[in-house]
Amino acid sequence: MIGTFFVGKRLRKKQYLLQEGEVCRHLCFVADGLLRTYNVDEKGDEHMSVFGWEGWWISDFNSFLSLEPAVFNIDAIEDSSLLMISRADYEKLTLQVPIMDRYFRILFQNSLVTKERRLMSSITHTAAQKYIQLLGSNPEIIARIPQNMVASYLGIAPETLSRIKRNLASKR
Amino acid sequence: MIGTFFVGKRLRKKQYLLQEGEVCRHLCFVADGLLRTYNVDEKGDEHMSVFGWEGWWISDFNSFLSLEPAVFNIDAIEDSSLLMISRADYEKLTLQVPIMDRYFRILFQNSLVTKERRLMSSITHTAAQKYIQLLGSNPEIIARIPQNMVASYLGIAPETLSRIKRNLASKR
DNA sequence: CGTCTCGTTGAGAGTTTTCAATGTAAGTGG
DNA sequence: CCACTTACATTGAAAACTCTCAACGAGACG
Repeated sequence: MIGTFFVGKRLRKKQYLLQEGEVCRHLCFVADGLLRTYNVDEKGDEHMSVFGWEGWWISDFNSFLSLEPAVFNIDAIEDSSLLMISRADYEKLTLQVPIMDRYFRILFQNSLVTKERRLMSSITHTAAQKYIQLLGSNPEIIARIPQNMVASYLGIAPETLSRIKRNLASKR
Repeated sequence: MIGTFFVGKRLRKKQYLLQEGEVCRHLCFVADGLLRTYNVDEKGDEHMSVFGWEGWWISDFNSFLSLEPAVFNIDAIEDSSLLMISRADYEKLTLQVPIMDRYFRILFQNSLVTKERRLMSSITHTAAQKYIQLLGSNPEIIARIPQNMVASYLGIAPETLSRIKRNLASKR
């Protein structure tokens, strides 16, 4: 059964699932809770890559697939529970159950479209436009995630995001 | 045979493969040449999304998959020849030949990692850092593609890219 | 109550864009 | 082949945007 490939894991808020430099051994399905994938630059600033909550998959895909050291950290923003599959079992699963190839093909297909959209927003828009677009396309992120992390996700300073919100509010 | 699902097409330089607003009917394998995927904002400025040359796949994936109107334009930077598969045949192919699901799963997996990297570069780095990173990770783009398009690909003004290059050259 | 984290605000510094002008190379038609 | 046009790259100066730094405020938690 498919279920036998997965093992459960619980994470407390702030607990690491993965730290930069380790090899990411698992692809994780978020059954409950909220996690973030991010990296840290030379100055110590964090840059959010992905948020994952109920129903999402989370991992450092490059590390998981290539077995190179991870460039990302993953930790829990809220208490979370996961279903994890190892790289070897991921191979087995997709080989033994061809429909899983299809499942992941479609999953990655859709992730690619989403990522593409975020990338285009990032290179095309001003800080305020990016925030407004996020508000439209992904309000759950703004509702659920601390503002300094949202700012980092948009690639802007937290102070800039604060000012953008003030300006939008005053325009009503 | 797999080959029966594909039809060939030739494109002259500057010729459109797809225009914004149309539904993208095909997923295209670039057999030869060079194409670009980009959109155009209200001011008329173009923003490069993807460059595709020999061995790459090109399409407006969202439109191709959802049958919604394309937000991207695709045209040829150099004379090109393509192998195209329709949406219906893409479905048939992946259903009849499970290894194609696997092929595309792995293709999208890798694209996702690449896109992720570009996105993180975009939100974490300055204009100069982005250029230097591109120089390291994708020199072919810089060698083969006009500079105003490279600038757009990096999300910076062409003038800024010109100045960055001057500064880098003077530091030798 | 004190501490810690996170968000807000202001002012100045730094980066990038915009606009306009100039330079340069390539392509076209006579 | 040359003159002309067009597209693209470079440069300068000013404007716009965003960041940085520092201070302050509010809420959570022990």
